[in-house]
Formats: sequence, structure tokens, C-alpha cells
Amino acid sequence: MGVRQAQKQQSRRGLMDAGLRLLEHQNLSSLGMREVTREAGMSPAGFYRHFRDMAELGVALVEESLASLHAMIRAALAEEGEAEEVIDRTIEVIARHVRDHRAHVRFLVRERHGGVQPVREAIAAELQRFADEVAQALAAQPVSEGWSAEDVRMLAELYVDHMVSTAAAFLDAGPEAERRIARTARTQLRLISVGRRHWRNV
Amino acid sequence: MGVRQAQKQQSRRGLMDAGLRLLEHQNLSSLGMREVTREAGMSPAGFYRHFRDMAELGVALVEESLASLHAMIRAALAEEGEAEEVIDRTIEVIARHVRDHRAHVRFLVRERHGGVQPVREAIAAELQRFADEVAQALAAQPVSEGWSAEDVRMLAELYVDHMVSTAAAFLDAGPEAERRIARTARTQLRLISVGRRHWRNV
DNA sequence: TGTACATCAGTGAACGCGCGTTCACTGATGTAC
DNA sequence: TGTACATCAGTGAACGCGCGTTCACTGATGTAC
Repeated sequence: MGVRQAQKQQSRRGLMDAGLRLLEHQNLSSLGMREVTREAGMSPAGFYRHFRDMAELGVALVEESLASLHAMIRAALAEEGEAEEVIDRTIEVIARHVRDHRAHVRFLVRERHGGVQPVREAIAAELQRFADEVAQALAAQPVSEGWSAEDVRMLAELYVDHMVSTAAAFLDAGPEAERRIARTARTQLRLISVGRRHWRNV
Repeated sequence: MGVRQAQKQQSRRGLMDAGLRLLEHQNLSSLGMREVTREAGMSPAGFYRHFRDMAELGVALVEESLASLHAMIRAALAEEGEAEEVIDRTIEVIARHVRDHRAHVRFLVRERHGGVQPVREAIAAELQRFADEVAQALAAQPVSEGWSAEDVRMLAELYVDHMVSTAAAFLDAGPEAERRIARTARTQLRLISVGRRHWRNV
């Protein structure tokens, strides 16, 4: 990659980082592009060399935000172990992810139901793919023997929803509240786990 | 109440209805007060006779939005019945509520994690009170015998989260997708129900 | 019931401001020979 | 290696526009006598 292209990519990163910083406390739909270029130290017109409009920047942030989360959860699910171990490990992964990528997570949670359609659709599509992957991991577990594909998929959606809710709860938590949220999430996941094991007895 | 006060209240309603209509497709933080007064057929300056700013209008909408939902769920939970009946009835109540109060529900879901702090806080506070009420209803059920208050509360939060998620899913669904969502929600709630019944066996 | 005055919801004009977008430009980087 | 030209990321000035807020006002409603 040439010097020119590398510099361009760096500017693009600058815009995305500036956007993320500003989105900590506001919606994408109320964020102006002059605001972003100002924060990034670029002139307003320069924005157009990278994005058509703010929605396009938003979509770029969605892809970036979900990529890392995706990888982490995949790793957590792949490992073997007792149900309780897997639960504890998953919650720890989520907590760490929120700590390390606070701005990204906040952005996703805020814009998941936000007012910018292309961004909302991008997030929904990514969460669908996410659920597909979780469903695949669940289907491979011995507990899922005898389950219909539809039921496994439903379970995966329940887990993904729960992960998002838990991540959202972690966002605004201090260290004390964080422990409480982790404890609640663990109990909830165990409850679901118990339901899973006794599912056939319905 | 005098004529004057009645007219004022009607104007206030007009502003809130106009706001709700416009919020169907955008965030509160990107909604201008000139936009609202234009939609309501009032001059811009008139806005200040009713609200200090858009955030105050937002908080008013939160209170209104949650009041009706509150009442409906309370009714659904109070009735007796088998677990499966209660589940089906609850889902039907949610579906009907979304159909009848689409704009209110969309507003709540969108602003729950939105960029306007006072509104976010108002929604969080209302959902807390909501969970309190659900917890109380759950504690009264025979299945909850032997449960700690903390665990009942945790279960209530799980249900409230699930209700909100289900309502959000219903929002963008056509009649066909609506059936799929209802089926998924029912299965998920049954799973939780099974977990509840076998909880002491952990 | 009628009259005189007070209240105050809503008006319309005016303001200064920051917005998104355009444009011709600059100058570093890339390419061809 | 050096030279001449092409590319294009980023600049800075300019534009028209709608925004939130203020102000003195109007006229219907309320109140006191």
C-alpha cells in the first residue's frame, strides 16, 4: 500500500474515532459532520473524501463494532466445559468486552433501535448472523439432542438478546453495580440452562 | 376546569401527538421544536407555554407511554391460570398493545438507550417500577415458594427485558412475521417456565 | 346582569448562529519515460 | 537517476437555509364589584 493510501486510511480512522468519541453522549442522528471533522482536526469538506454522509460513517462503525465482539463470543462458546463454567466464562467475556470497547458497545446499543435506517438495518443483519453462529454452537452440544432446528434457533436468539441486554446494563455500571449485574445475568442464564435440560419433560 | 385551561391542555395534547407522529421515524435528539409546532399547527414561540425544551416534552411522552402498558400487564398477570395460559395471554396482550399504541412503544424502545439523558432516566425509572410490580406478582405464585427475594427480582427483570424485546420485535413485523415472533416468544417463555419449576433441583 | 380591569395562551417578526454542501485551489504522492 | 505530467486528499471561503430563542403584541377568558 502506497504512502498516499496509508495516509487516507489514517484520516478515515481519525474520523471514525472522533465520531465514536462524540457518540458516547449523543445519537448518530443528532451528530453533525462539521462536529466530527472539527473533533478530528480536518476541514469540513474533507469529510466527503471518505463518506457520502453520516449514515455511511455509521454503517462503517457498525461493522467495526461487531467484528471484535463476534470473535470473542465465538471463542467463548467453542471451549468445552460444564454449563456453569461456560456461563461464568461468557459473562466475564462480555464484561471485559464492555470495559475494553465501551464506545463501540454504547454505539451499538444506542443505534440498534435508533433513527438512522441504514445503521439500524446493518446492526440487525449482524445480530442475525451472530444468532446463526450461536445456534450452530448450541446444536453441537449434547444437551441439544432431539431439539428441532427451530427451537435451537429460538434459544440462540434468547441468548443473543440476553447478551445485548447484559452488555447494555454493564455500560452504565460502576464496579459495585457491575458485580450485581453479573450475578443477575448468571442466575438468569442458569435458569435458562435448567429449562434446557428439562425441556423434553414438558 | 375553565375553558382557558381546557384549551391549553388541548394544545399540549396537540404538541405531544405531533411529536409522537414525527418520532415514528426519527430520534428525539434530532427532532426540532419548530418541526413539532409546525406539525401541530402552532407558532414556534407557543411551544414555551407548555414545555421548557424538547427533553421536557420527551419526559411527558415517557410517562404517558408507560402508563397504559403498566395497566395492561398488571391485568394480565393478576389473572389466575396454568403457566401456558398465562404465557399465551401475556403475549397476546403485548401484541395488541403494540398494535394499538405503535407510536408510544416505538418511542420507548428507541429512546430507552437514546441520547437524551432525562428521557433515558425516566424510562429506566419506570421500567424499574414495572419490574417491582412483576416481582410482586411472581412472589404471590405458588411456584415461587422457597425462592429468595433476590431471585424473584432477577426473574422479574428477565421477564421485563423479554417483554421489551418482544414488543420491539413486533414493531417492525408484518402479520406473518408477527406470528413467528409470537411463536418464538412463547417457546422462550415456556423454557423459562420449565427452568423455574425445576429450579430447586439445581 | 353589566362593566372595568387582569391574566395569559398564542402570534409574528426579528436576531444571530451553525449547519451541509459546492467550488476552485494547493501541494504531496504516484507514474511514465 | 532525473524530469514532466497526472492524481487526488485535504483546504478555505462562500452560499443559502432552518434552527432556537426573544419580544412586544393581541384578544379571548377570568375575576371583582
